Amino acid sequence: MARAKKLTEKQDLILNFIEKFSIDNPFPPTLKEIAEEFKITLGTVQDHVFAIEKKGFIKRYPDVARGFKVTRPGDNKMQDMADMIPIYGSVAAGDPIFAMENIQGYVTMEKNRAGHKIHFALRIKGESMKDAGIYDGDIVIVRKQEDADNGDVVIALLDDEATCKTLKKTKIKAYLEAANPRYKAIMNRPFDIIGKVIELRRGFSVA
Amino acid sequence: MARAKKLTEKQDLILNFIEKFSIDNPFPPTLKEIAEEFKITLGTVQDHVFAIEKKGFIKRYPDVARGFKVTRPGDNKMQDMADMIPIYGSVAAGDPIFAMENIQGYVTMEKNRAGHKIHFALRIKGESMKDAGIYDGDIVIVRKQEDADNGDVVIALLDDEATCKTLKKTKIKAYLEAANPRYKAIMNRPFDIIGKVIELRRGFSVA
DNA sequence: ATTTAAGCCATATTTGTTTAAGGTTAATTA
DNA sequence: TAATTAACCTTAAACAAATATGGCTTAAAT
Repeated sequence: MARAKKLTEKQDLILNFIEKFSIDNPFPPTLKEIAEEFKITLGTVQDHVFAIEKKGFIKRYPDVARGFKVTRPGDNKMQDMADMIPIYGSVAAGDPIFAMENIQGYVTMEKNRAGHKIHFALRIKGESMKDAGIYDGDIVIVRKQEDADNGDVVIALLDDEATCKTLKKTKIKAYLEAANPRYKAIMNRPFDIIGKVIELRRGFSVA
Repeated sequence: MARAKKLTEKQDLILNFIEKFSIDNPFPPTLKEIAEEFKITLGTVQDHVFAIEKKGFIKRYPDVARGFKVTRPGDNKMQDMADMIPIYGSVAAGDPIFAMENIQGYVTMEKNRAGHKIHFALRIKGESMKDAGIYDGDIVIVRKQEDADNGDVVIALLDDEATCKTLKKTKIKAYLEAANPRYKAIMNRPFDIIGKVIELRRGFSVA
């Protein structure tokens, strides 16, 4: 993720190690553990760590064992980074979407991509978004919101049925468009937007 | 069935402190910090921590500073269900795929979809799998394995370059096929399979 | 009545970990 | 050319933290 080019190659390697170590273990590494990993001496690690800190990629706690804090995404606490969000099934007209009996499972997602409980997942049914690379059975992760921009892929409520479409906005009106020539755009029916698709997930059969 | 023994009130307080400290800081507390919090001595903390460990609520790393891991049985279900796996970038020929400097970030995935550290993610480059709904920039989650079945989407090493293709197997030979008519199948070059694609993820731009 | 466990204390020792202070070399930049 | 910077080194010292013993009190359990 194009970490600002400020770090040298070696510094970047070391930062990555600190990060990965902190994910694999419940605590950050010691300077010595870093030295061992890269087969360099303690003094050299001091130099690197100091440089990385000066450039703002980690925070150091003086005189504290394992006193690191990585200050960029991919941080320390896996727990703090992951959320479980419910997968809802496609709903038949009239049925409430967010009913608990409609929950098919859960998926994890990175926290902080937004605040709190504003995401859900929906299993796609049908081929209407095929040309946008969204297939039957795929799961989309949705951020709840009541409006969206022209061109956004949204989940809309149409006659009480949740459907995935592309939102089109002209100066005159807003309408929904399928990404499949076999479906025609929905021009003259009222609809409510319930969220914007921010991610697509597709499982492949696991042998 | 050795049901986890219950903690005493004091032990629970201490466990809670360790947990909270680990959330508020990028590392767990030291025994001394616990002692200070509860205004008790180091020796007493040793006793408590030993008891809590014996009852299975934390794991201790001997001779390791801040060497705690909270493993509350029962609680914390959500956290225990998620794993962070690294995203590797597409690699140029010759470069090692699993090098740390090639890590672009991390994604969460449900734990236990398999054992341990056998998954990684790869950012797809190119259009060769477009007809299978896998686009440039997509992320695939890969389970490491050295063979796969006919029809599986796999990551293969071709001339030291990681590539995403469909594996085809006939009675006579195995070969790789792109899902895009503009690419032709790779019939007569040796390749190694490094994993099978089990999930696809695509991010949509977030306003 | 004896044992056991929880909670507490104190002191000393060992090991882990960070910090300090000096240096070398090669490559880059002013 | 002189000055800087990255990357490496060694050694010593200071501090942080875990471990090892041993002992004390009270309440509950055998």
